[in-house]
Amino acid sequence: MLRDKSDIKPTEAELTLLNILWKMGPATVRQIHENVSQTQQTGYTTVLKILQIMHEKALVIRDESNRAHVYAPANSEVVTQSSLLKDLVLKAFGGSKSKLVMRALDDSTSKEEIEDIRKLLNELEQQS
Amino acid sequence: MLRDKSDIKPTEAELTLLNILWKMGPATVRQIHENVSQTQQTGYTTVLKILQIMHEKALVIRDESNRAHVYAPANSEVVTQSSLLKDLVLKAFGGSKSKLVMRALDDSTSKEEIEDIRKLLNELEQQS
DNA sequence: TATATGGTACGAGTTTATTCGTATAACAAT
DNA sequence: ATTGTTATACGAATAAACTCGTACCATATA
Repeated sequence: MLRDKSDIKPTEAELTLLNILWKMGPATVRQIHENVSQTQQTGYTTVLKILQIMHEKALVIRDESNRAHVYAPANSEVVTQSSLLKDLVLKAFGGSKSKLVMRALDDSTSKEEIEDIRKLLNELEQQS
Repeated sequence: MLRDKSDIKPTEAELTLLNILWKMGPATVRQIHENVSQTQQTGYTTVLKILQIMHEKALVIRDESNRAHVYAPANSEVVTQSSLLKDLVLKAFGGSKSKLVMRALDDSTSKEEIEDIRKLLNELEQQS
């Protein structure tokens, strides 16, 4: 088993739709399809199908009280981002989170970003 | 097209084998299989096949001068990590690298890690 | 009521990833 | 030379992800 089956991380297509839902808030298939169509060429029923699969996987919840179901993310953007990061740390950084952080920081990092991260480090240190 | 086809990011199985190669250095299929077998149950020819596919994709190079081919990563661990990070930043952090970094840093970060990252921030600031 | 419109469900085709069995070649040792 | 061991190559089966056509149901409106 070279593939890891333990967790339920969204696939690429699913992540694309989650990003739209986080941005838009709860939305119908039509609204989501219109939004995704702005940047990508894809069919209405394709988006519908993926949302149905996401519903089975519990990646989204949906309100079926109206004819056009209204979809919403099951988890917040923050929770999902953390989960994806944890996965990447495990699979590509030998489990070391700080190794990942230090790899992410390179010479393209702006002064503002550096200052923001410094502030966060200070806050973290206060807590412990 | 909800899936991104632009770049050549290693699949999970491929990343598993790359991790072994980075750790071991150049190795034969048998050596790699023995290593992966320590933690995962998988067949010899499965490992062979994946390495052959990785060779087609240019994720590894191989020395065919001996009967047992010797495989080595085509790219360094650092380059691959950076590429995976870039991909994740794009797909889950709206392109914002510092957002990713700040999400990675949470209360589980140790004092040592915080200090290491501070040092790196200082170095980065000197350069620019 | 009949018809157009717009919604979900669902089956099936396509592609990519993973897995492994089998054929076959190379080499070593009898 | 024959036999056993250990390689690679390759085809095919399976699974997951993605895509879309078609059927069929709701509702609005002529």
